[in-house]
Amino acid sequence: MKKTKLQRPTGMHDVLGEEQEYFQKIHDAVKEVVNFYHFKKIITPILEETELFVKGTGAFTDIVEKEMFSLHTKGGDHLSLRPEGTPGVVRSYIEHGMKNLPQPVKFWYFGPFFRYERPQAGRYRQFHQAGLEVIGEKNAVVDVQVIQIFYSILKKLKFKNLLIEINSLGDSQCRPNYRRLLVRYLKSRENLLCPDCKRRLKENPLRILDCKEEKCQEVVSDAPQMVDHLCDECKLHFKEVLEFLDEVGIPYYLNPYLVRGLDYYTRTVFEIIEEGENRSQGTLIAGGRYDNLIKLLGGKDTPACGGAMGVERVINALKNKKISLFQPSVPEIYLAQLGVLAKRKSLKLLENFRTAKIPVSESFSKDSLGVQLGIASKMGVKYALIFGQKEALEDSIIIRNMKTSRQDTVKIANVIKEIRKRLKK
RNA sequence: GCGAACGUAGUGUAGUGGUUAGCACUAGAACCUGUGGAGUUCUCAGGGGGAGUUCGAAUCUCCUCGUUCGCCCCA
Repeated sequence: MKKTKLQRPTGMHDVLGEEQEYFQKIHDAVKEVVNFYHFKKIITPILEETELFVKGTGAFTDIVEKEMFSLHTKGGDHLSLRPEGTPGVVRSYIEHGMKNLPQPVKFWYFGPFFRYERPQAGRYRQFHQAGLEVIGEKNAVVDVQVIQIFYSILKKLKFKNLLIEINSLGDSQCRPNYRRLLVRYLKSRENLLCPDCKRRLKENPLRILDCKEEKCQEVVSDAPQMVDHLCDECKLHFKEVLEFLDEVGIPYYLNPYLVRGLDYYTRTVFEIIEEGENRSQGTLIAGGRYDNLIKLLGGKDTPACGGAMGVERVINALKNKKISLFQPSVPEIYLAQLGVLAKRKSLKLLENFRTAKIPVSESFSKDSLGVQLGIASKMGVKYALIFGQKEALEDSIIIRNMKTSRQDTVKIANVIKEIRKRLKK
């Protein structure tokens, strides 16, 4: 009787082979750009108190309401796998009294996140985000810098047609007013809305703004817009954001219907997508300002701004575009050994190559020279080193040019030098 | 949470209600223990799992699990 096969949990993936390369590439691109701007890397726990997300991300967001992996410990603590990064970073900021550091404090992170939802294109239960948080600065430059950094990262990854959508959601002053206004308007046309939006009208009226249904869009097109109802301060802030964006030459599209699903956003919200791509899967990066969150989580009233990149989404996009970020590194040297003595000495020799930073392949587990050369040939190396019983005794080694079949015997002490010389050509 | 399609070796696939379920590539083993992508031979699926229909199922039905895609929502 066969046992049920052990397999990975729904929506979770092993990162193997090519996928690894992409991960590495993205990580490196993020790291390089972000280092320039003096962001410090932060690693926060993957588990946090559930309450952190309930308060931070928002008790009424779908994420918290139905998408968290939660557990309680033997000691009775109620913990959840982090569904997003910002609350953890903010918690850390507060817990370590980072308000006493020079402000703003700038962090970046790269790691796994978890959301219990149905997997589909670009959505997994365990996924990775690369994120930025700038805490302690209210100036609009920061908003733009965050966008600029993400933009640069995607450029670095050779993305071409990027579209930045931006909007302002106002603050705790003006948003509630706007919301009332909007609800009043929508209520008057409720019967024109799709069933989903009828539900949203009660739960999350702002979301109706980005409904894809045609009839809803018609209703929305005459609806009051947030940008027209910002308070003076928010209006000024948003104006500055747009001015700065113009200044750095980043193309953007002011989308008055852009709303985000997390409760803590205030003022600036943005998304970076690939033009022409399906919107829902196409959001590569999203973020915004969250001026109320630090206080909400028990810190001082501190403005902050951040965003996060969906690593898997970026990878998918790269794959679709067939952007080649790396050429497979072809090993140039292969070490073939024959006989016990030679094999023993080969181990040491290989180390010499490693310290000399010359990549060398081998198959020490194979004993037949024919097989080894075959492998070498298959790998497409330029030179094979043939190290047999005779050579081991004489402290020499054969350098074989795989193309011309020319073989030179050199002293083993000189082999690295000889190889270097040949590789230069 | 809702909907659709799919699930045969490591990978990609073929096939019919019924004797040994094929093929390609890959991988491993053996032969040859000093010179080229090799060859030959061999090995690896009991058909995602479970139940049912049937004399008999991988092929039909149901359940379950999973994958993929869509809705919701989000990175």
